[in-house]
Amino acid sequence: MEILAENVRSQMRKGVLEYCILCILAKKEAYASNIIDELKNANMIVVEGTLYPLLIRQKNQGLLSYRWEESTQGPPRKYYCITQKGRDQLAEMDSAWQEMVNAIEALRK
Amino acid sequence: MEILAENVRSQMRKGVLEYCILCILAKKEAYASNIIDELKNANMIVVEGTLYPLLIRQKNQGLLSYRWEESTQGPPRKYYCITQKGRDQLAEMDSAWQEMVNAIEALRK
DNA sequence: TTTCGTACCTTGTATTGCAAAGTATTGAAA
DNA sequence: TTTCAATACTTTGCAATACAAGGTACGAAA
Repeated sequence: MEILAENVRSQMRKGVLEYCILCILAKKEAYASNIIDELKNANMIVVEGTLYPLLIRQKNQGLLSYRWEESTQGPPRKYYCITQKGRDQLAEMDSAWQEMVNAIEALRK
Repeated sequence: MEILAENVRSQMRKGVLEYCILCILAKKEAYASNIIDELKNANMIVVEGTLYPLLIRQKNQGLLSYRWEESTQGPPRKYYCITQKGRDQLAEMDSAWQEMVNAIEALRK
């Protein structure tokens, strides 16, 4: 992938990543590496330096909570799960996303 | 619309506005007010201070060109139109956008 | 001349995603 | 025991974005 094209994708991702994280955690709790893998599967690659501050931000907003869990291998993991407030926000984002998809479709036709 | 919801939408727009502008100019040339009106119709509100720097940036990248046209009322208008390079970029963005729509759909199901 | 409406442009700010580097814990190899 | 690699979490500095707010320029009407 050329640099230009990658930049286009990177810019488009802005603001959508929060939505993606809530989508993932709405299905089941997960820790950072799980989330990165899920995003990778969906071709929405992010790196740790992007994800961690985002998780912290969403936790501070009350959208997520977390618990520590020991790992059989390596240090303990911070498992995040979505709160009720997070689910409310997710519903809001569903609607915002759908609106944007419709808007683009209207412009593109 | 509450402030929070508006902020969600604003963040999601990041990186998509360039795409919208190319979509609009791919159909016909237009000057800033035309473009703002079209975006407003699609519920993708932007203000002048957002649009002008964006048009200038895209022009400097060779994606757009413009010509001056006298107006019967008020100062002359800068009519922008898309270049071949702009159409190439638009195709790139179509693909990037579709990828993102698919990615979200995969995460959301 | 002054005022109003239209159009274009610039500056400063908050927020975002990212690269890069750092800290900490664990278990296994030397 | 000590060292090392793997895993996980965190922080810092940077470039890019959208926006609010203000400024400049032109022409027509009062």
